[in-house]
Amino acid sequence: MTDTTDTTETNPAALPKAYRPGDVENAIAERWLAADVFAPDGAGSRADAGAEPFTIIQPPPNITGSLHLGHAQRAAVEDLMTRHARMTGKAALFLPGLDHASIAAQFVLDGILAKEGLSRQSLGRDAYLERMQEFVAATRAVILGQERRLGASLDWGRLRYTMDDGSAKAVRAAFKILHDRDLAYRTEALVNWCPGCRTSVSDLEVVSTPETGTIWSIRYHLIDEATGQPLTGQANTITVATTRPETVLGDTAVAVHPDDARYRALVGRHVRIPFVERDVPILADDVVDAAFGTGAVKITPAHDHDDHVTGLRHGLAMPTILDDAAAVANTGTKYDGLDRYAVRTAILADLAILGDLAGEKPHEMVLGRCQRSDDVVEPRLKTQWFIRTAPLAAKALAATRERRTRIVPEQFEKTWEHWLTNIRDWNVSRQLWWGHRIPAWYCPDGHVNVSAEEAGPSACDACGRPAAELRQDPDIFDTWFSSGLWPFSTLGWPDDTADFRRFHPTSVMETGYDIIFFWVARMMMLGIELTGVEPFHTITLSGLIRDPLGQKMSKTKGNVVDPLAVMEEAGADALRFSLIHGASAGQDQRFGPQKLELARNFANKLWNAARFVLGARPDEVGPDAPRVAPDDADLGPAERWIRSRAAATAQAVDRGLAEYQFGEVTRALYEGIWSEFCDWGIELAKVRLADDGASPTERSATWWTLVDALDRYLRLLHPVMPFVTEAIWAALPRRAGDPDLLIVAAWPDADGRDPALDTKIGQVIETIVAIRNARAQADLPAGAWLETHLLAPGDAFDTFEAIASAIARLARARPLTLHRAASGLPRPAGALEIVLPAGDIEATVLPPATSEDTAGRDRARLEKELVEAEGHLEAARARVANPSFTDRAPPAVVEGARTRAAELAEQVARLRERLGRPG
RNA sequence: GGGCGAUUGGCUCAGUGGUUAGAGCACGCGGUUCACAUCCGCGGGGUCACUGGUUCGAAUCCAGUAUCGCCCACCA
Repeated sequence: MTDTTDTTETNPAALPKAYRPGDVENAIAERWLAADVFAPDGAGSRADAGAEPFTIIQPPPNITGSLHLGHAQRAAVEDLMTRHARMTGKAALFLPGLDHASIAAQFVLDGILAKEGLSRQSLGRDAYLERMQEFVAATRAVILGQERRLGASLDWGRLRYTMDDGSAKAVRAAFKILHDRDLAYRTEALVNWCPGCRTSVSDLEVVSTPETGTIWSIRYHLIDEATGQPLTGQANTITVATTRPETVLGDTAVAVHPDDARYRALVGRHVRIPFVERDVPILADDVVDAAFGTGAVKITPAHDHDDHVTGLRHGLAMPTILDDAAAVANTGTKYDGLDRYAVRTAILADLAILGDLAGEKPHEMVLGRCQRSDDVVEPRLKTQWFIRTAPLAAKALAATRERRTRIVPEQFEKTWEHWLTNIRDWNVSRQLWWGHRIPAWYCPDGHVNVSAEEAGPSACDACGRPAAELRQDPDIFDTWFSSGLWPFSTLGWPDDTADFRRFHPTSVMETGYDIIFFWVARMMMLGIELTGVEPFHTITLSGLIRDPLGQKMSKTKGNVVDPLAVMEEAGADALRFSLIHGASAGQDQRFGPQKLELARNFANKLWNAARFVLGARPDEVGPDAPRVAPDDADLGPAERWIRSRAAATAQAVDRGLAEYQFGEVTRALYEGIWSEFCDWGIELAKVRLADDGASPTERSATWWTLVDALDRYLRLLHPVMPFVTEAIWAALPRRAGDPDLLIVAAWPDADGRDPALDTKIGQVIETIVAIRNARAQADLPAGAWLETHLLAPGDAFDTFEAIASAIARLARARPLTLHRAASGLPRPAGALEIVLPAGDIEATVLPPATSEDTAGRDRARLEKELVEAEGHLEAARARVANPSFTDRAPPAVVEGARTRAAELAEQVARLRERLGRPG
């Protein structure tokens, strides 16, 4: 390790003056890699073989592109949990991975090929797959580089890919098991066909889009039962309504409701379907809504879900009239070969010529479109593989209902329940090339062989025909099938590996709520069925990142933010902080430059605070002095306060982490580090550090207190902002037993050993703020040192006296005189009068020269304070005078209200007195 | 048609029964003292969407309404 941070170790004060995130982050990234600290069993790991495992499951990014802010958020949150677990001594495993993204990848590659004048079909399967391998080899490097840059502490040695050999083996094994248990079956069914992607897609990949279409009325002519010929004239027709006239060619029946008097006489008769000249029956079926349209429905069993069911019920023929490209085919009409929409237009025109187009009107309808290509999906009859989901879903539901797996936030449990309760079987066959081939082989006699062996079966199980005569299913699996095995396939399943035994079931699965069904539910269903145990204990679902206007980020909208550019500008730490800070469980968040700026400024603030602390080392502490815990006796009230506030922050951070409320974690840290440690802790400490009157041990104690607090804040912040904390920590003196790197240092405890909050410092702060306020309101020069008198009665006096010089400095009060009794407080005419709400504390500030102006402003301020205080007092008195409150509220609350009423009364009395109207 | 979520200062958001509802940004005033102008100090700004209920007490719990957003859903 020969990077720049090493030099700062021997010379703590040498943190560079300017905070440059890029430099810091590059240097630190190298140190982590060199130290091998990311792997739970790496050389630099603190966890031994007996350490409690903590495994986090991240959604492997699609290999097709580069990462966007949503990925960055995923990684930031997951890495936060990983780093925290690591610091608490667990064997933390954050496993990196990539998803081959079958359909998405093909969609992208097809687009690239189209620009070259090529196509999937023109290349052929082998050449196409070769091309795909080249493509993903390039994108792979980009994605992994982005994750590294972000500081994700992924165990790179365990990098996995859904198309690697391990995944392939898991896919085969999983399918074999499911088939053996009758949970995977092959059948002819109506599937969702995307003509653009030339494949079937699952129900989840069909997006319902409302559109205003047209509903046409078409007359079908009744057949003369005697002659077998169609009758002419409108009286001898039945009118059906349809939004898809082209499907006329596939009609095999007309249905009416059995109770519909209008059509009762027609049931059992036949009509002739035009163009195909097919005679089909009119039948009665309950599914028909007599009130809708004409009350008569054309039935196209091969191209409509309802009609398919109706067709099965009545044993109707199911002619398929669309080919893979959704062109009309096999109808024996002149329409064959034409696109479905061209046929629609032609048929409407031809029906009009025949005089059988009875009408048309606009119609609000819902069209299913392909999630990937946006093509209108066609229902089509296909023989494909399905996963029987009901039994799997039942087990997944049982796992969440019995709390073996917890969903955070809970609101998603309802969605989860609803979907898994109403789940339909999962069509896993895809007529694509990029993915795992379905391990099913068919023999000429129709026997189906499913094999987990890479080479397939050696002979047909049923009839013994040799392998050479068997034909493997040309289809591949839905990409989510392999993703669904991710938590355990990455750990070695189906083999009983050491990793699988140690890290499965996993601890936390984190992802965006948008893939709860696609991915999370499938992992649960498959995981429980295949491994016998739910694959994770906790599911945490995050919201989505939106642009500043609240719109979803998408490439087509052009509002996608590249995380690399953001990190270039503000640093990975700032990006991570802003993504986590803005998040609230399960809620979407808008991301804009302001949030990033907040985070960047915070990192800069921390950097400078650290520079101060390092540079403030008193001479009596040598540059290489071993870290010592300051003697409690040498601590002043400010030091005790600093320590207690750091402990309070640790508690708040622990609470936030335990509840997966990561936004609370960053809020606690921001507040604790900036508003408490920097604004008051350091400012109060400065005085004693520079005070020649303080003893060397006192000065040392103050400095070590700052170092301790800073050390604690750095540990607490490390999971959120790993780089800057690591860099600063490297410059701090180590405690005995500390490792070289913060990433493997111990998480700070937040137990009760730290002194409770010193409320007297709270009063000191309030006093300083009140004096500053009065001076600013009176428009006195901010920098002027003004004679100030402070009344601090009772036990507050000692505290005030102990840090009087700090008060003087922070309130620009010089000379500052403390008084124990009100009688001692001088109140010359024109002095600013300050009355604190509690503790009987008062102050007077003597301006250099009183003026009408100054006196008037001060009086106006007091008047305003009086009005406010009187208002509060009235409310407080009404409260404590209410017997139902005093009887029913908890005693502590009642006591607090009484104290408050008394304090307000006191404040009001004093303010009145200052204003010259006592009573 | 079901379900879920949101509605808090100009903007972005915290805050799930207990004193006087907070933060950052923006805004106004003032600051070049040796950590930081990516900063420091002070200030203005909110009937917590609406209505009703529960409660000693409601931004917070319940019911309803409105607006916005999301998810699920095979009526031609």
